[in-house]
Amino acid sequence: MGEKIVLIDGHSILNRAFYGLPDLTNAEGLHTNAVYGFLTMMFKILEEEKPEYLTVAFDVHAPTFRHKMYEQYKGTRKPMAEELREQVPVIKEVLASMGIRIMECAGLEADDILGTLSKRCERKGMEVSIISGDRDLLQLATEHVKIRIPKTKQGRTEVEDYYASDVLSRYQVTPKEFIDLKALMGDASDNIPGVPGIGEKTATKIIAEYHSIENAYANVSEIKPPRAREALAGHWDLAVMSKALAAIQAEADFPYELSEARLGNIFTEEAYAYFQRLQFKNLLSKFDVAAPSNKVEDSLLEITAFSDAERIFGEAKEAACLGACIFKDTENALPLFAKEARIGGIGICYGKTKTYCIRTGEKTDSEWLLKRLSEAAASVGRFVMFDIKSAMEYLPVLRQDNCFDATVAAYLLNPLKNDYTYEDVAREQLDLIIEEKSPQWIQVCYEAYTAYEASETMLSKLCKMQMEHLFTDIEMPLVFTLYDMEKNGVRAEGEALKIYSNQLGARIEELEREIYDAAGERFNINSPKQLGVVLFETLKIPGGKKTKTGYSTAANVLEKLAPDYPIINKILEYRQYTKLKSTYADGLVTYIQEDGRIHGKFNQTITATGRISSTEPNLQNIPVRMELGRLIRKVFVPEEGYVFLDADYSQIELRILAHCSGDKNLIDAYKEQRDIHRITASQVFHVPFGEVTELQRRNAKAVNFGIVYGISSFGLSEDLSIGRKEAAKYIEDYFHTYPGIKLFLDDTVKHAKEMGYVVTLFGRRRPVPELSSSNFMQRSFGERVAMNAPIQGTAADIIKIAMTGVNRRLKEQKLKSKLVLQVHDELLIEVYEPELPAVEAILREEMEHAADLDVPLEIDMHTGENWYEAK
DNA sequence: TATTTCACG
DNA sequence: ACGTACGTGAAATAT
Repeated sequence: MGEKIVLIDGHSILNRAFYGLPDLTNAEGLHTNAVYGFLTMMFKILEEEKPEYLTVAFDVHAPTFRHKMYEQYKGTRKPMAEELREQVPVIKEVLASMGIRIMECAGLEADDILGTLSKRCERKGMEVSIISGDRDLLQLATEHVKIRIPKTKQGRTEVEDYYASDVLSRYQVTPKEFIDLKALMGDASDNIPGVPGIGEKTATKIIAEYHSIENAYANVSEIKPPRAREALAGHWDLAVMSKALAAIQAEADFPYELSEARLGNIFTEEAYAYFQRLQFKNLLSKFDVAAPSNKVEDSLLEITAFSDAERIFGEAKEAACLGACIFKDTENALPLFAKEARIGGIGICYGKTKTYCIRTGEKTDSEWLLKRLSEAAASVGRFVMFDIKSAMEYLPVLRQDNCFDATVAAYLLNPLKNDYTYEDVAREQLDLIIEEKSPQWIQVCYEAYTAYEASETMLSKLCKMQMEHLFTDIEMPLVFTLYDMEKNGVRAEGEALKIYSNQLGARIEELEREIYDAAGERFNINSPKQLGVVLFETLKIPGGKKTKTGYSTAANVLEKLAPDYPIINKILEYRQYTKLKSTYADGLVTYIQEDGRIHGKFNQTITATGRISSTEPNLQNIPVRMELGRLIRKVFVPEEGYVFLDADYSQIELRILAHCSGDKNLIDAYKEQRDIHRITASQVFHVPFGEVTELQRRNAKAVNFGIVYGISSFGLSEDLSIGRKEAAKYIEDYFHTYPGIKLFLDDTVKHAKEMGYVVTLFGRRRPVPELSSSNFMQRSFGERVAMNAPIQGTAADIIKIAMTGVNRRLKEQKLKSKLVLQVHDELLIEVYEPELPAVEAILREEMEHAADLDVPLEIDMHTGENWYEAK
């Protein structure tokens, strides 16, 4: 095999990196995320390919011929974001410092440079790899030219490789025909208009058959879908222009000496200095040059001597702030009979140069370590950990007033992330990049160090963003409320669940047989794919398609066909039964522990709006709407001598909307009557309260829901199965009745567009980056989010206040009753019977007075021998 | 691992 | 012309 060259599409990869990575800046305030991502990607490719040559191509930012053509067609291109623009010269300088050949040429696009170079190299018998995010380059693929397209899938990047044969199998056209394909279907990201009305599918069909647009045009009269025929005939000029736009120039004339692209040692001293300035700490390790000592790393110590450990705890106790972490023992498996919590050791930090990892040992056993850590935690001014709720198992003495949960703080600063690891917090708050592969004790130290060091940073940010109260008085106390709830758990009767499961199983078998009979064949009913084929192909039920992978068999789609086809009803019933059996009956039993209770997790740092989420199992989606499913709730029971007390807020979100908007009409409505949907119907449709029909009430209710979700006529029309115009009329009438709401929602969206985020009554923030998207769908989504998040989030704030208040009073008064579940607007308490009147009073007071709004907060409260009865 | 479906507020 | 209601999690199948 010949020598190998890697060609990189500079702007394309820089662009991908910019949008794929969080916003990084160095100490000078220079944005660095795109440069960082580019280099990471480049290093990865170089390690994989080990090429002899490398060249990076850039566009020169003078308008080129191809773009001029297009600008004439459709105005201007979108300008580059400033944060990205400033990184372009930086990456060029960094590459230059590594001795990497950069190719740019006035009047030529990077595409043309790449095309020309790949042809020239291929002619010399070389293997070529082209790295780009742009599929346009697929036309360059051959047997020896590989197009590599990096894709960011859930955090890590994968590279899709295309030789000519891969293009053919993926797109059904050759690389050369790919140009014609683009000419027909267009490419929004590359500003190629294409032929209106022809999409990917039609274009593929046409090119696969005729191989070029010219040949297709010559035979235009026989092109199959008449729509496409007319489109091509009518917009031939557009197709020709699009082809010119899409075609990459492969025979451009510019000087290029291959020898200049030969890779030498790229890890030069000059590059090292650049990397330092840009603060790419974990990329520095790639340099052979001895790294100057890293300040933080020098302050980390692994402790083995008991005397050292004693001294450290002695010092720690006196500290103003203490960061800590506990790590599990991964080497010695925990014996089943172990009484003590077996841990591997702890990390502890109480000053910039005081970070230690203390392992469990003969004298420093788990019990001793945890005791000393607990003492230190109690006497210190601020005690910081990541995920305190999980640490409570080892440090049950922690008290909320001096605790700082770094995970929760990071969540409030940006609730959109998937997780809040100490590595991320170190990077984002401290500009400290932690090496992934360092020894465990170093990682432990870093976690403690980050907890210590980032708490101050995050607290000051929370103050600046006006979330100090939310953090200190709502979220931090909630950590302990949730811990109590998890520890309490909820009792569930395993035997009853098994009986229920068996009953469902029997009916499922019956239904299976009936469905196979009706279908005339056996198949997997749980497979939407197989089911779709059976329903719409074998049985030829008309109902059309949906989704990109095949037919939609969702319940709301099938229901519309139900009366005509008995099999549909059986399938829907089958679905219901199997769902109940697998997720609930069989699913829940596995979570019942030795004490007969389910100790699910309540997660505080998951949702974008501030709600709590429930997992392992999810106790917030136990069936209630259908009677059959609702029966499951009978297995949730209090222990002997106790009863359930359940309370839920009545329409808390609409009440919040009334308060926040200040709409007089809606506020008055809430002060008067109980049935808000009927009042709404009466006012919107101008009929007396008593004469509102059921249909009117149902429509008004749907509109009320829609308002809270961020209303759109499309969504409402889908929900009510009515026309879009009709839905729009409802909305218009609604806003006419409640003009304050319209003002409020418009204002909220406007504020969100200006500031980039929305806030709840209690200051919780949700960024809405979608609002600045150029994509209509994404932007509309952003607008709905902007309307919904303050309402849903405020409701979340309020019930968090209520549940912590309830829990606090139950504990203060040393009552035996305990909080066991939260379901967004509902709290369930297991009440010691003699305490019932007292607990009822507590629950009502805490829920109704959790917030002081312009409308009353009302609750519905019930007792019962199980959850079914109490709801 | 991603997609579809469906349970809840 | 575009193509969705807001927020979650679990199970099953398909890839």
